[in-house]
Amino acid sequence: MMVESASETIRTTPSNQNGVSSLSSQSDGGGGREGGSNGDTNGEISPVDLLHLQQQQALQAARQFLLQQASGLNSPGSNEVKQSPVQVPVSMAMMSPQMITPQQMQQILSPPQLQALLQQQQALMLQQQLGSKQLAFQQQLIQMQQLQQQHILNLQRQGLVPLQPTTAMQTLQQAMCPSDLQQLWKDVSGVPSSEEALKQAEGLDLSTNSSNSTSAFPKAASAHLPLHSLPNGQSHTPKRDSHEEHTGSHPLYGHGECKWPGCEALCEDMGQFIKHLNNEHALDDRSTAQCRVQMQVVQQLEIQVGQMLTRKHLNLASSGSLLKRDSEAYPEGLPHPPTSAATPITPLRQGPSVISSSSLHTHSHSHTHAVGPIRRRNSDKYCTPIASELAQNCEFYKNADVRPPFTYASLIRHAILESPDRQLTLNEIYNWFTRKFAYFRRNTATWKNAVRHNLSLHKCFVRVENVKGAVWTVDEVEYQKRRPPKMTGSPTLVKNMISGLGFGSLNASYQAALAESSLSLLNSPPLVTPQSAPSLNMLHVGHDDVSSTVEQVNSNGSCSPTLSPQQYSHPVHVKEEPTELVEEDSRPVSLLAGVTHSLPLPSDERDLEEDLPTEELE
DNA sequence: GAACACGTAAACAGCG
DNA sequence: ACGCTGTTTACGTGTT
Repeated sequence: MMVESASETIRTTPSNQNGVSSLSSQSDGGGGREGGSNGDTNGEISPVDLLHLQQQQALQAARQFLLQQASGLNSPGSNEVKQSPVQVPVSMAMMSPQMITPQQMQQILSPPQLQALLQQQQALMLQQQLGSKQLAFQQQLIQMQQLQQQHILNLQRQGLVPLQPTTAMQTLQQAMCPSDLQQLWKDVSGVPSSEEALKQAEGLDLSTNSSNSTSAFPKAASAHLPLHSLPNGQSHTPKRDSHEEHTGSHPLYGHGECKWPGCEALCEDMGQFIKHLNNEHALDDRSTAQCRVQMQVVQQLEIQVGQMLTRKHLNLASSGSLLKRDSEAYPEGLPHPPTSAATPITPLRQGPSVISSSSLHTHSHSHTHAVGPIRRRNSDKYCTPIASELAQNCEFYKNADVRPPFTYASLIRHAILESPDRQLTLNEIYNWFTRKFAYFRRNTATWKNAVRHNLSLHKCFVRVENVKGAVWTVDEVEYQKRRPPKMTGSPTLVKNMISGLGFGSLNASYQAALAESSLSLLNSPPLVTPQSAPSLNMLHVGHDDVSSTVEQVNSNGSCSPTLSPQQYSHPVHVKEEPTELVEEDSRPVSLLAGVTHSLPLPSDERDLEEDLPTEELE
């Protein structure tokens, strides 16, 4: 209070070591202790194998396509789902981290991204050890699906794609210009294009530059494939008459050079271009195959989207058996929110782990002053599947010096709820933090202070006098209450993550990791309610946030006895809060998350814990 | 721009 | 005196 002016000076004084270093420790901390070294070292062996895998996958894709084409069953335009026995290896998102150091990675990437990368690498390690590609491939497939979701979501939010989940890729094709499609392929697959893959597969000697796909789709595509839009947005039905080619404008010709992906041949005029086109880019088998591979990829993406949605549906159905969430939360006709492998459904208020744009900012380039690492608000708001997240990435956080994407409050809450008695002393909370997170093994003064601060500040943490001292418990009602009642899916977050932040400049692998992280946005609360915008099916991705918490609680609470609030009986005095009686709504549930619970919870207890009904009745 | 949430820093008090 | 615990205030930043 007396430090209003002093506070500024204090921040700059050397005495404020914690304050300053805590910020700088985001970068320099890695210099001190290499918390994430175990995961990072994995990256050293992965690049070559990844490339091999990628090449093999590309080869496989091309061969598969050619086989299908030879068998005559391929009709590129048909959008009917082909049940290919082999998944097209579109998941090539794992480009090698290459020369990036762990520290750099941490600065570039947010923890979930790093986590994604490390997971990928670990999965590949395991795969190598097992001598089987199956595992990694499946994981990549999942990640692929996640990336698809993210892209679709992104497009939807930009209004590019109507929302028909079962034909997501179909609409994608219709809505996107070829260059967008190719860019999508790049982004999604992590490889420059299927053309590149094909080059690798066939040993073609095309130019390696495929990055400038301004109007990248070959004419053969428009001739053979039902891609109607052109880069400039105009409708372009597959007419391939020479007339068009001589009119002076050609989708593949601009600024005096051929815009065939990877070509860039200089052509002084249209005639020369046409000549070049006929010579170099004739509609031969090769170019056709390229395009069809593209299409095949797109179709497979569609298939995967469908499978993913189906799987999601099943997951929801199974989890709904416990939580009775399925039918209520997802009206018929509405697709269920896709699930990422890393973010299983945690029904109540729990979104997936989302990287926060702010975190990315902070880690990447925001070295603003003493305001610490990041605000984890987003993660807290939308992606607090702490239980599942931690359960799945326990080892990661334990070993990697990466800040968990959760707020202190949610971490504390989780620590408390995870404890046998749902109560912890302050020191036990400390220990939980250090035990679970390598990140919290340093700068102890800072985060411990934050923990204490949070405990005191938030009403959801209830101090209970014990015989042995004081313990902290969680008032679940308050915890739910403290969320603002109305939250949306943070479209700005999506925008920031996808379009901004130098996203395009990132290596494909980082993009993949980023996308994987951001993909969890699909599990974030809907931008609009299904009622108000039923067309935004794909965007309805879960009533996971506070706004829906109450409703879900209402529908769930009475039907899931095992999830009812724990009976709390503790004869102790709580943190004094004069006005609390009024706010507690006179219901004796202020300590509902208290110490004693007699019901042994299932193994996935923590997932359920996250969903403790709060008996809010409005 | 205001309100809010969050993270961080810091002062302070009580206690062992 | 010291450290721990707990409370409180202040401030910067990001989000809504």
